[in-house]
Amino acid sequence: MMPSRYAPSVPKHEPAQLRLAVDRASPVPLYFQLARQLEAAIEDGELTPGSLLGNEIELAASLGLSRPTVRQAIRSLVDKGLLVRRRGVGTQVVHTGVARPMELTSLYDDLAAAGLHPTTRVLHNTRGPAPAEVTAALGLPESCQVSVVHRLRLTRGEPMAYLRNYLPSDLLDLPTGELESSGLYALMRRHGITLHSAQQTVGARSGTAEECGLLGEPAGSALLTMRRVSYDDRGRPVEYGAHVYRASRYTFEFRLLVHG
Amino acid sequence: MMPSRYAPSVPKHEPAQLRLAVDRASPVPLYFQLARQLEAAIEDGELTPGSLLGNEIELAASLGLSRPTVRQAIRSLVDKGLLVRRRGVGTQVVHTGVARPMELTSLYDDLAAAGLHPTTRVLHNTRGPAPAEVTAALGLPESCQVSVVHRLRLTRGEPMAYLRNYLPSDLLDLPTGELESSGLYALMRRHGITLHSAQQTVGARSGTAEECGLLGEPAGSALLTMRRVSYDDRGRPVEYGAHVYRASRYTFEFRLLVHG
DNA sequence: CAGTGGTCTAGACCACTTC
DNA sequence: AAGTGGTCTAGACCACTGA
Repeated sequence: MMPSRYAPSVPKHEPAQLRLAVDRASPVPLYFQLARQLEAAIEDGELTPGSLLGNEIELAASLGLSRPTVRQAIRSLVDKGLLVRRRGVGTQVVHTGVARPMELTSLYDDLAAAGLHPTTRVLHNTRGPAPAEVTAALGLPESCQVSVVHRLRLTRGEPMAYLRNYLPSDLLDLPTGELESSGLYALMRRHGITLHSAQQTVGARSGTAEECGLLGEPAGSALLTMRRVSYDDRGRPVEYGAHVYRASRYTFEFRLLVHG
Repeated sequence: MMPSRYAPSVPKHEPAQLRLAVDRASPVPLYFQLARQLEAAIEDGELTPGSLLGNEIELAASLGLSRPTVRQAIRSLVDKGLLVRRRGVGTQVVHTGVARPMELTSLYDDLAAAGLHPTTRVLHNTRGPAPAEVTAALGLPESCQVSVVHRLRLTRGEPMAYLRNYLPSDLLDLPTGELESSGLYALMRRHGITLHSAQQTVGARSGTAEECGLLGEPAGSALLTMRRVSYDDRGRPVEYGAHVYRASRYTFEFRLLVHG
């Protein structure tokens, strides 16, 4: 039997109605404009977790874009972990309250972003022969000169981390003043070094008397350790760091995506 | 003046000569076949760090593929950090001896892959009300039933980690026998749960008497801690883990890529 | 079965780098 | 100026999902 009313049927999961539009006059790539708008819609809650995005073909048509361009936008958000695509089903907003993936950032920037007003005390800033641990990590010849920087990072006047960095000495100068007013990575960026990747090792151990003293922890406290080798966009190793953090005040958070 | 010899000029960075070929009869996607061959060439040293890959157009022509397909293969390797692309320059193999990015794997699989013959002792395997810490992490209603598993992970008979896991109790059964013969993630995968992402927090602290006793460490030793919430491909939280590792025997290693 | 994303093609124009 | 990757288009066919 036909129903007596002609109420329009509503799909179970109505694709969200969004005000999406791209500006073809803008120098910003179209796929990037779209990705940014979708990301904003997710963060603002206009696209609720679990909701379907509507299929790529229609989305492309409604925006006046080609399907590959729309796919490029969606792919970038899938890579970020904001969306999930399943063949035969559609594209959904991930249910999770999404946390940002761990990025290759400096501790200084992380703390500043969290509103913790980081400050830095430079304890050492010299050049000298590289320890074997450093030449091995950076792939430098033995008995090579490196810049050595020891810093204490504080938030609200409280010690947070003791940072020891080693850089090839011909790479750039490290004025103590600039090291205290910003982070090491910001300084490197200003000198045209663009970081590309880093290899990190995180562990724990009891602090030495010196470390605990600097950090204001009781002797022998458990500390969080991190060693990092950073590489620039040409793949050259540009920095080795061996850092200790007050475990009572600091943890590493990050998000992992399955390597699909 | 013209040179008197007609020796053919050789580009500075001759694109590496590789035996690449795709099999169009294979069900494996063409871009994936190409990516795998390039990756193998890099690992085998046929493509040396810094060498140029040759431009996409020629590569596509020589393989009988379209340019977008070749780009998709190259992009997947750029995402893995094996290649770097620079406009106006070309595609280069990264100089770094590449380490694998940290993946969402189980400790069991990691240890097995390293040939360390992991074994597991299940200390607890029950269902009960979830602690507040767990309901909050998994987004479950309060006073909800969860499966609780406590395990001791050993390699060569030596304790390595003490693992506490909590799972929504309606998700699957956790037979003690299976937990001892494989990892938790393998067990979940066999039950159709496909992991998609995880949020992790890594820290350090002194171990409790119980923890140090189980791990065979002196009382009060520094331990490495990790909390993890895992999500499946629908974005549902499926597992919470609170683990402690012997810091003297275990570290986390991972690779970070700049979010370009 | 209809609808979805996954893969693939053969072009095009542009921006950037290097010489 | 020449060569590179970056972006974009308008189609096509296939594999998988779910009703």
